[in-house]
Amino acid sequence: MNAPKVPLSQRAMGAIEGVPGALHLEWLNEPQLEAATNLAGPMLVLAGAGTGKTRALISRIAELIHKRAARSNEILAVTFTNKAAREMKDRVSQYPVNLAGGMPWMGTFHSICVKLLRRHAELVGLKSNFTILDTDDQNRLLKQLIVAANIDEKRWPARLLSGVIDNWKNRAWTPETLPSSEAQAFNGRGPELYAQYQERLKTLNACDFGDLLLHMVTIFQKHDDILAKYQSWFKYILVDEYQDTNVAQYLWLRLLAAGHKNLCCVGDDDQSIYGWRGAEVGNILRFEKDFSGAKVVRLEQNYRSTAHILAAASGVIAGNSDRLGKELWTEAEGGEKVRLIGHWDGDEEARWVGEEIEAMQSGTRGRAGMSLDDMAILVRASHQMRAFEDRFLTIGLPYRVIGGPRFYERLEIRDAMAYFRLAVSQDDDLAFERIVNTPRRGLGDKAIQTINMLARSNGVSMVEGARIAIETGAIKGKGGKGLAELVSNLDRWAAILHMQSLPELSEDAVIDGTSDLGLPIADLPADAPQTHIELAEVILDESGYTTMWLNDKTPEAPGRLENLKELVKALESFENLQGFLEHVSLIMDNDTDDAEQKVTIMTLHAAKGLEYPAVFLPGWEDGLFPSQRSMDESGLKGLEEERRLAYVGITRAEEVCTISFAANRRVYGQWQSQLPSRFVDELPEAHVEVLTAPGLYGGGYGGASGDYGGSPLQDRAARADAYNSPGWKRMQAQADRRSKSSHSNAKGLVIDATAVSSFTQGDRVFHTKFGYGTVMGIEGDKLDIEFDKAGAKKVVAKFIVPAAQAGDAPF
DNA sequence: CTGACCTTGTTTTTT
DNA sequence: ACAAGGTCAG
Repeated sequence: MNAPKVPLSQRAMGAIEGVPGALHLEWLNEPQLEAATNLAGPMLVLAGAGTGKTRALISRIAELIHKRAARSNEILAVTFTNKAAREMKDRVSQYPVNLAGGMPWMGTFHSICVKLLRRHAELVGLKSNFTILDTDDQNRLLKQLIVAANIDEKRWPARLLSGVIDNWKNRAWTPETLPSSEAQAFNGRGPELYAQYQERLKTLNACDFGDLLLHMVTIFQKHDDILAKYQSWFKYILVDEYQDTNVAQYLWLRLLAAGHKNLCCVGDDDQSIYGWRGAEVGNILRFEKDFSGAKVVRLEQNYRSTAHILAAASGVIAGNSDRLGKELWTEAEGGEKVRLIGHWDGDEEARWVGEEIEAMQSGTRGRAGMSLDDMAILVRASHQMRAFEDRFLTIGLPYRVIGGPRFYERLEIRDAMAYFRLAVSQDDDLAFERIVNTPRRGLGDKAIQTINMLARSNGVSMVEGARIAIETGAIKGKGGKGLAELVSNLDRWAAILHMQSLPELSEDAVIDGTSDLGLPIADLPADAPQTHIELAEVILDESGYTTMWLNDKTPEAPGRLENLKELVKALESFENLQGFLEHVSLIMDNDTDDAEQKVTIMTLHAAKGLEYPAVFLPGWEDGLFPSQRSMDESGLKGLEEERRLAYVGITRAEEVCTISFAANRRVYGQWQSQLPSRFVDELPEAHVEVLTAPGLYGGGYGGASGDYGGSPLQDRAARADAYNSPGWKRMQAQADRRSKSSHSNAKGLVIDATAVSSFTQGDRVFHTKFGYGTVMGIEGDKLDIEFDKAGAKKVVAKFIVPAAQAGDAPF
């Protein structure tokens, strides 16, 4: 096979990158050109994976500026991720167009809405310095409301309610406009709690993610003058990843574009993978109806992948109904088929991938060596990453995880941020509750309740409530002392912050002994921190927070201190604390562009929009991918979204795409036998090559599994390539039957009567990996078995044979 | 009020 | 398997 020496994408289009010149419109293909140059009126660009939609989009922006259709800052370009926005900004500023009119508005829906909402916050009962809550704050707030409403929080957890409310907000339903069909939500208490929640947010001067859009839609709907202003300001609107818009975003766009209708939406219905988050593929399907006379352009020439990869992806996605229908094609020839390999278990899969990556890196097998940066492992669920991380750590293979536990979601970072938030605004009750007893100040539930009561009955914030508690002696002793110290610290930090932000007022303030916020500054030290960075250090120091971790003996303490240092360092790129806090609430990604070459591990969702020469797609097993939960919750619709996810995964690959699955995997700490994903069956055979992992199954490894209790021979048999094994076709036939019948079965669980009926509780059985055992229980098509050596496992019945057949000695 | 122990749910996916 | 939350003794 002739692996191309230059990645396909570069062969076909890369020249553009290097050559400065005019607008490069001549480098666009016919439909791309159409998308970039038909400037007026509504346009829908249906762009398949790897067809150069970003190029078309950027060229369109350049063309708008070049043709003086609008000043550059009258163009609005909306993306879904910060990464996409950043990339767009970079590429636009590299284009040789006159940006004297200012940068176009480019950002995510959310970041653009924050900008707008800060200007008009009072119209929805907020101050312009409102804070943005993250999901954790949101849940804690909801929990308080649930408990206050006398609802059993165990049965009706805050997470559930937050999901319900998010959904409503995605549909642009306010408590006032909530349709009666929703009355029964959350045990009938949803609507009332939603209203309470929104009220509470107002008093906290805060909003959640959904509010950013919802409030702007509300403002646009209720204030014609404001809407008109923005309608005439934003002369051209472009939207990337349009298939991911939810109803609120759709309304927002429709309102803004209602006047001139210069709305260009780029999307791919086959890559809609955020339905669970409220995205409506319907938005893309109804575009032509809503904007009559819309031009529709299809980008179908793929510049990214080999023909085999493209064909495999097309074969899989063909299983979906309700597609707008595109036929991707490529001029590329040759290339490797999609590679498929079965493994015994997840650990072995990780081991094989590790070795394969090393092999690709050193460039054996007639293929040129590849950089680790050119390889990615794309998983369905983040817990799959662990096996790879473990394995790569042991063999010393450098990797980076994208979208793992996010930096700003870490405990210590959130604590530190809570302190910063309180320095900025003492009204932030959620932040106060978070740190009031961190580090320990002897303030438990009871003290917090007292403070809360005092705050409520006086209609003030909790910090004020704490003040009252100290003055009235409601909280005394150790806790009282700690609380008094905290409050005076908060005051001092606020005063310092205030002096930093308003230096011109500080003289007056010094004269009458208070800042104009009425905060005492008399005891400010002469060497008060001059910058927000110093202030941040002082806060972490004086609060005792740093000390707390210094004294902590747990193994993760040093790492946490590191993270705190990193947090302070991150402040350097911001002018002040406020700006930083806003950044953090919106930019939740932690891209680390380090120089070292590394393999990338990430979820399929995170991979959308990216491409790699070599892509590994592990864990293609029914229940894991497609995810059982997705199918249970959304049935066929869920399955189709999973299939789109598979399509996204395959189309990330430029040259080599390797799909794998394992027969056994640990789920919730228990071994479970797995069946290959139904998507494996959907791969067109002509474009798939089945691998057998030479050198791994052969000599040398037989002993590694000796402790499973199976004979070496049986072990070898189990390790033989599952795809070519005699049982494969039969297994596939069974899997097919399962998947077909499970569509009508809400649980997706089908009882394989023949398999199960042959066992009853107490039977002695044999399994190739776990050896002999006794059946303890039967659940659907799975058996609970207590294995003699391997302990309790859940195993699909078809992998079990009666012990007598395997030659088990009777007891 | 704190810390040790036990129970429980968790593994989709993210602005 | 593991983390987060709850329970209970000091």
